[in-house]
Amino acid sequence: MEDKSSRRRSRNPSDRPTGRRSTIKDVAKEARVSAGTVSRVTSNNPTVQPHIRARVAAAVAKLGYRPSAAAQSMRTAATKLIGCIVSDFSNPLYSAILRSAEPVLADEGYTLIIASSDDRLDREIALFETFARRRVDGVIAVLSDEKDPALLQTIQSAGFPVLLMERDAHFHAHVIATDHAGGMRQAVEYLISLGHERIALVTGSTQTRSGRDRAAGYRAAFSAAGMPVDEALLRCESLTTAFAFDETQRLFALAKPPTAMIAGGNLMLAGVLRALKILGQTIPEDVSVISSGETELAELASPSISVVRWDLAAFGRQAAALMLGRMREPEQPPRRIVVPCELALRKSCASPRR
Amino acid sequence: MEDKSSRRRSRNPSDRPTGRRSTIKDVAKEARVSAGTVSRVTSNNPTVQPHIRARVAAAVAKLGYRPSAAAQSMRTAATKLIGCIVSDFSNPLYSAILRSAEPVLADEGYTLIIASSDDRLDREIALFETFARRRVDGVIAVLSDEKDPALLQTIQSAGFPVLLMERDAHFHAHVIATDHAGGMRQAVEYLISLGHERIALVTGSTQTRSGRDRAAGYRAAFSAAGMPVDEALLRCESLTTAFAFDETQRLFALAKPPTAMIAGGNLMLAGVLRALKILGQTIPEDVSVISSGETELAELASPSISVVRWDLAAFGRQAAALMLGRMREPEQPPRRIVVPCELALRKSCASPRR
DNA sequence: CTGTTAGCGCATTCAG
DNA sequence: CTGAATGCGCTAACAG
Repeated sequence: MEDKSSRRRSRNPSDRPTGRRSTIKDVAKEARVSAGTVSRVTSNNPTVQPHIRARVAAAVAKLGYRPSAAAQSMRTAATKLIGCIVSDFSNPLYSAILRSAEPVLADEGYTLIIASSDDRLDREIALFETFARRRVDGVIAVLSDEKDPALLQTIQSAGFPVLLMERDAHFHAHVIATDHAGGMRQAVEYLISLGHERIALVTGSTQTRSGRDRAAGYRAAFSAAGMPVDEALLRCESLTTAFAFDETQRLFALAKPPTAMIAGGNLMLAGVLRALKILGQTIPEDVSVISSGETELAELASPSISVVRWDLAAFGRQAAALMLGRMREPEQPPRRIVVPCELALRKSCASPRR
Repeated sequence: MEDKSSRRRSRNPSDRPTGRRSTIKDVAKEARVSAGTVSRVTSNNPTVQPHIRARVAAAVAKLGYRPSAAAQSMRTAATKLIGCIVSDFSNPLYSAILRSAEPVLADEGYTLIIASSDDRLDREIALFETFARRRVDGVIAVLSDEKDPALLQTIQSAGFPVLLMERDAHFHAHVIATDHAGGMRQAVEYLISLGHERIALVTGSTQTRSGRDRAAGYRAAFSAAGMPVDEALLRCESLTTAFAFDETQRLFALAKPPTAMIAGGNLMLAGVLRALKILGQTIPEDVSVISSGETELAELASPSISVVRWDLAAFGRQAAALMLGRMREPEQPPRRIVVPCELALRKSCASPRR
């Protein structure tokens, strides 16, 4: 025989009509107040009598009521969603930055939507479209192309504030970037001070700010030393491990190979080391190596690799702060933040052999 | 004198009343059809005359109309949002898995919300609450505690399908996990075959499936060899680099230190190597080392480190497929997928010294 | 095949 | 301080 009470409705906390979530009306009925009052309670509007508030809270708990974010955004025109676009979010550089941006944004009630573009323009455009449909409140992005018209047009028409990382903005947007020029210059000057003249740099395309800045820093160091740049040693095309691997091998096939190598991107050190291993080049006796971006590999390789590094956590936190500022005051003039670099010396550099 | 045409309304594509996004009604008016027809066009309903469809498409383009995802989910009760919870999104293990799950889900129109829990129960509960309010269609999670009642209660009441990674499910959920038991057993058997008896394992807590499985595999290998396990060499507490670093130092402070070490977690190898460096222990002469999880560090360290590895991309893809299956058929019985491991031998192991 | 109708769940007027 | 009424933008059901 069944328990009699089981026949009564609204007793068991989970007996709201199966499959149906409880709505603000259910709560209102349960608490014997109006929907408006429930809304005031859930949004912490202080103009509600304590005893009413308590009754509502009890009903909320009993029914397991959770306001629908969709319905809320519909009314308030804010989604509390931030879109993030990077080429590959499993790149430790980006995951670290977004990871430290996350809590800053979460504290203000924002949730992150994260997507990878594979550095493809069509994917980026599609992502901006998706984010536009989702009415995100803002987007943090690393663009593959700083001024493709179709992309720019999409961004403009999307209608939300954008924060660009490591890129120059060709439209109204805030920017946060690393001082790759300064970092690279330090690295090259150090190598020059050791006596190197043939210094190779493999890094990303100069179509993009980070590649451009690194190349500029490289040239600045040479020019300050009154030395000519051998263009054959500048390989600015891609930030991938594979590119670094290939180019390192090519560089050492040159009639006059480099005596020092700079990996201008966090993924590239692995490619350089792998190639050097195959080539039988010893660090630092045969070749000095500097990498851009701190990694466990750089720290724990033998010998440990000197790096140009910067504070990724601070980068992420500042990115978040910029985004918040921009969302609060959409009309504020574009801001540019540059995160400084330092050169951390380890065991991978020495004077070149005769 | 101004261009006369600028006075006409609805000419410039971006002249919809400033600040207001165009809605389905605007498009309907522009295309001289009803809102319903616009909806049919945007949702690719084939029952629309080609010429009408074209007119609507033109209006959509002209006004830059993008259907509001919020309004859509309000009607359809589907958000096409997948929530992801991991302890730390910047852990390469998780970012790699989610990264390969992403395109599979995106192909079906899903977008990922990614959040880190810092392995804190309260954060996990808060994230499930957030996801519930956002009405995500499903959640992929790595839980810090497999059976905390408050957490389980929250998950149950949240009302969306959950896919657990690397954990056992104490509720109705699909599970995907790595065969850490098998992998660890292979590793230990290999070390035993080299003559090792004192083999240390540092890994995560046995409160959690992955830690439990690794410990079980370790024991299984010893037991198969008819050898006793020295409990002092089993350190199952945390998956962090710091823990690995500390415990390695402690292990070598033992009266009878281990002759082989296994780092049971992808972050741990760095801690072990760092400690070994400080201790002046040489690999593999003084101590053999095996790590769980492929990393660049393992591959490029000197000597290169043997690892237990598995296919992270496949893991991610299968996770996505499981999630999709579960969302399509919410009532389907729980499924368990186990991803196999292999032992990749490199230069970090040798027979112990006398 | 297309227009009309009726909410989805909520926050915000406006009265009282 | 609280209740009732309204509409955010959209899709599905129903007529025509």
